[in-house]
Amino acid sequence: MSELSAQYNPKEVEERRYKQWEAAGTFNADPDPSREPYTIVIPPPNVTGILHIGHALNNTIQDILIRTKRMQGKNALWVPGTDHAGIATQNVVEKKLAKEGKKRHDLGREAFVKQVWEWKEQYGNTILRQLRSLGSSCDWRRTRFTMDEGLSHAVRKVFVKLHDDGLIYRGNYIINWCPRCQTALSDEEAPRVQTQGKLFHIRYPIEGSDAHLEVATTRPETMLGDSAIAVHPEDERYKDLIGKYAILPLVKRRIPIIADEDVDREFGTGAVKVTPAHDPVDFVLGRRHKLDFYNVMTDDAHMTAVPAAYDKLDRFDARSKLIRDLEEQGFLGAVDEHVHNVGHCYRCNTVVEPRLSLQWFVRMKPLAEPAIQVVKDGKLKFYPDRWTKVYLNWMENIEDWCISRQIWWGHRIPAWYCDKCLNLRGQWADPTLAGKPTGLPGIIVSEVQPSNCPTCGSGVLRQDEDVLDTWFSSWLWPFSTLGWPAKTPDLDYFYPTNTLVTAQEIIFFWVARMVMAGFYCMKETPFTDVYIHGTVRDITGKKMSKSLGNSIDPLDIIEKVGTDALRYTLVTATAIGQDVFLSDERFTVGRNFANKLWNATRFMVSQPGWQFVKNPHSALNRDRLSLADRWILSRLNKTIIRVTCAIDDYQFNDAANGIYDFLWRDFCDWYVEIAKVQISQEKAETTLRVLWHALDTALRLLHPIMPFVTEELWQRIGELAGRPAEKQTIMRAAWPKQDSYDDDPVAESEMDTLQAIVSAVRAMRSELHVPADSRPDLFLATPDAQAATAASNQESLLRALTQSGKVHVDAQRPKDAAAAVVHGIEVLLPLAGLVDAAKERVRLSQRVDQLAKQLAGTEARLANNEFTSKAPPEILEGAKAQQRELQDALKKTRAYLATIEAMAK
RNA sequence: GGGCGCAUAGCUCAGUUGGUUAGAGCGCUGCCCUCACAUGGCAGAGGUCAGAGGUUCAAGUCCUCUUGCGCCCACCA
Repeated sequence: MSELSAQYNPKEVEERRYKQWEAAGTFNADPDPSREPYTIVIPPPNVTGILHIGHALNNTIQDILIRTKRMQGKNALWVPGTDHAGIATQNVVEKKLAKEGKKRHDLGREAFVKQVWEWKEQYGNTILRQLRSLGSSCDWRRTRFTMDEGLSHAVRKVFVKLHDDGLIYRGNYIINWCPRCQTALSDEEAPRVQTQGKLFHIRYPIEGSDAHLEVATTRPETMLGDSAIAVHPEDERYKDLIGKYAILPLVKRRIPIIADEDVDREFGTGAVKVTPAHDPVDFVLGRRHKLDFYNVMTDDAHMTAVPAAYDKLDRFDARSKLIRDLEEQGFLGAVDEHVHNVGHCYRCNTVVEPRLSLQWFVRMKPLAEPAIQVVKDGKLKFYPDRWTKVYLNWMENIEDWCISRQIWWGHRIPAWYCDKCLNLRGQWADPTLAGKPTGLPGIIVSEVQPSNCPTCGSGVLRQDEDVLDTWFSSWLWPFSTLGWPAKTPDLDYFYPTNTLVTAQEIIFFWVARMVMAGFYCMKETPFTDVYIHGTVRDITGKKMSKSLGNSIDPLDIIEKVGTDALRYTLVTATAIGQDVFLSDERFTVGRNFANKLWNATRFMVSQPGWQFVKNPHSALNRDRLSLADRWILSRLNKTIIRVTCAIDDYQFNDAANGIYDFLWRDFCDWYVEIAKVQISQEKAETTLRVLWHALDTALRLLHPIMPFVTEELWQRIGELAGRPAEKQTIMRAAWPKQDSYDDDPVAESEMDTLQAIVSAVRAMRSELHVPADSRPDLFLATPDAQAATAASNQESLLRALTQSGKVHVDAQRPKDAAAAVVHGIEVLLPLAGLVDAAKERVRLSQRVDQLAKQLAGTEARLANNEFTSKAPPEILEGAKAQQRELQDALKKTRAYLATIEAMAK
């Protein structure tokens, strides 16, 4: 084993180990009634995706859970896959076409979709490869894609079921329209962004008078589609005008002045222009007051059906020109700066246009009911809990979901039209049709293509041109990936899944909708726990994103420091639900940790004498254990508990810290150093056993967080133990169990004293500049016989750890010595020739001051009757013990100070 | 307009139910290349826990308010 290099090389190990795992089928899980399942479905990354730091965090957490549960004996399944990401993917391919000077319409639908599939085959697996380099232990045999035949079938099935249940309808509504993507968007897909705009005041002349009515608008271009002006019915300023008509400037259309209670008297002028085809509020007004609907924009947001001067102008050019014209003609009033929230396309960031169009919707209220109840019943829990409120708030105020998209890449809506029958029904464009259920003659909704119109028998049917919102397939993911709608053994065994790990951004898009679909299709929650991790931000607090150029590329980090280091650092940075702030440098902590482990193992395996140790993994002979042996086992036991509980509670940072503290502080800093001494003292066999056991256990505890280095090292030490080859993967090793037999408070307390003595001596040597190569004798004095015995038992250890000559316990005290008092034990280093008395005097007097101050504090508390009468006994006892100890330490330290001062005279 | 989160060492952050002297990493200072590791070891400096009030024997931790940052939701055109 001496061939191990002094520095860990993660790259070689990680690539090799991952291949071995995957080839051996270690990630795979199949139904097994004898074992309990544990299931996670991956939030499917977009096929267009490349691994970013958010994926890295998200998937590291999932992998930690899966690996832990797998080691704990659960049948752990992690289902991977990708999302077809309708708009995003279409945009990518359209951009590619644009470089060739082509548009999708040049190709036609079929050829275009074919191109997208080709693109998907070529690039769509990039993200999955990258997830592998992250160490993700997914069952790759089960990789699914939202447009797989199986999942597409699930989509059609749900659509038809919703339709048959009266939960899907088609109608004319104002929806969010992205003029660039040229498609409808759901409300969630058009987030509002605070924008600095202008509020334009425009004067509308009143018919038959010289007066005018002033309205305020942020989108003056829509005035070309105005069909009324609305005021509040009780607004004194305008009461007389209600029922009269205004003349729409520039267009010269005669529009009524109407009264409606929804008008806010406080805002603007208190009079509002009504544009039913271009604003959701106005749309409602328009229907309520039976106004005309003027659609004045094309689908790419150019003006249409307007006076020639504005025809074909882009909406923003039209705005500028309108303002100029209004001003010239005296219709423009004040122009105020105005901050408002404007919807933007979540795919291309274009300002969305509220647009009246014919779309498909899902009625959400009925679906939301069980999804609300399950959370209120505590059967579905959010971690951290605060997201419960966010979820419920959205769920309880849910709006219908616009699911049709005017793009080509996606699941085509399984609805067919018989134009013959439809023509009898009139035009869909009639806004009064809005909200009417489908199921009208001439509309056939079906899982499979119908051959004839059931009403008239016509064989001429055309399928709806639109595709479904991407999330219409994602919301089925927890069961569609397991085979639904077929009743598969997988579905029966692995559903419902256990934990969903995701980011807050998609609680509404995805999490909430999955719960609804879970109940609708499976009558059961799709998962019981939702862990919401934080958003990864840079050190200035900005969200990391490619467009901001502030992102840390996880692949870059893997290249530089390795996957384990990346994972370790990500996890330590993520306190439950807190946002994660990262800088490049932080990853060196993870790298150093892996390297530390590597070297601790290197030390261990390089010890001679393993040939005498049979079965190091067999039970330890406890009679032979030294103080340090018992101590490290006790510490290990505590660490097992801490790490296990932390992972159970989704406190991954605490799990990481717990194992780090054990391995670095307890194991490397103390136990390994002590082991060197013990080995030299013919206690080699027991020491090697304890070393082996502690490291073996700790590696297993660390494995979910740092899978590669732990596998590598675990196998190395496994060779020492002659571990059977078939057990040679830590992935399937048993998760460490706590053993109360290892709890040893006596050893922990004695070790604590020993450590305090060692640190005190080192501190004295350091502060008093005792030369490194000198080995003065060490004197320990204590009135406590037990402590004295304990100290003498550790004589050789103390000598080695403190670089002392001889160690004298309760022997004659040296006349002139540097002194410290720890746990009631006087720790003395003779001054003769070594120590500068003046320095020691300063040091001691500082120490006296410090002790006196602490004592004063403790005594003040004890002098307080309220404290002594009300504090619980253990706290009171603690304070008293502290008082005694401080008094003792102070007395002894003062005595030495006096000695030194006497010497100085 | 509602709701949420954050504010602790120079920096980035832990601190789970209130309880002895508030921790870690990085950075900084001093000493050490000691035969696992300088990606390391030992020792050390550094904090009125954002501010004000309150509850309590006891508050970083609970309550109220204030300030500053960040986020989410909502049809003020």
